[in-house]
Amino acid sequence: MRIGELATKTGVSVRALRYYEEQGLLSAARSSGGQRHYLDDAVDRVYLIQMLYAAGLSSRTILDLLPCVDAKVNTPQSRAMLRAERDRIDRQITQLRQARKRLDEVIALSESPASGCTRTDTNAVRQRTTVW
Amino acid sequence: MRIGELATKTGVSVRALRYYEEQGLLSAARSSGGQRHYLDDAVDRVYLIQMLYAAGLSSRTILDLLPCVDAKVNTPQSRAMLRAERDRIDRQITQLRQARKRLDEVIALSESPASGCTRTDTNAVRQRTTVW
DNA sequence: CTTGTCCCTCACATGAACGTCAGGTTTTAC
DNA sequence: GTAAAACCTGACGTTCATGTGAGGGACAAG
Repeated sequence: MRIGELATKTGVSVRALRYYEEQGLLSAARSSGGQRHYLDDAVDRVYLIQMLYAAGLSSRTILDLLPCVDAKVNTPQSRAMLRAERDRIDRQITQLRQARKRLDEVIALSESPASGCTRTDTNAVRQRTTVW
Repeated sequence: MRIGELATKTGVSVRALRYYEEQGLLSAARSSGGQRHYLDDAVDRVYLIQMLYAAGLSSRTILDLLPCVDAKVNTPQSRAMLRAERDRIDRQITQLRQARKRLDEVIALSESPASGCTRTDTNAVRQRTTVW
């Protein structure tokens, strides 16, 4: 599989895939002409990388974690790192939950009949069209 | 309260506070000499801003949300935006949970006795000191 | 053998939320 | 009234994961 196909399959840009390789996160064989060729499992690897990026990990951290995921490294240090990242994600979830709660409160207030939403609606929409 | 005190109280840098003002998120009165003066409730406002930043919202989005939080704007559009952001946070939490689950699996594997962790430990630590 | 499509390597650009330094003013404390 | 501390406005620097050409090979189809 060449880079364009991998990009299509994963929904990740070609540029991003090259960047992953540059960061040491994704390896590829090269054809005689220098073009990258990937195995089928590269798709899953890309998904994993994306998942970890989405979890707020940096390239560097992912680079450190991947050997553990591949079960190639298993030391007290690596296990501590895994737990540290997991705890970071935990804290991030807690923060997100707080923010969601805050938004829910605002939503509840804005949707309660007492906030006079209907009257506010029609007026505000007419008067502030450009804002929204 | 001047900017330095607000920075100390909130743990946010002076530069960040000026940035918030530049983005329209935080307002301040000015002394005759041009220095910013904040009311006590600015502390809570800064905490709120930080919370929303932590939830992954951009300055622009926060700028749009704040009037709703302050209950100054309440239109169908604004309520839709609130719900949209809430749902975005929801999806982000889901993603984070997936990533955490994945890490937990790796952790479980690396800590299971079957992975031969003790032998791997001592060897790996001695052989790969520079890596870690 | 050519054409079109895909791919290559630089290498500079981008956006967000600040950090940091310069050069100058204001406020506070003695 | 003077010096230190805090503050002001630019304005350029930083980090990260890409976007975006430029200029030039690689490869399948006809």
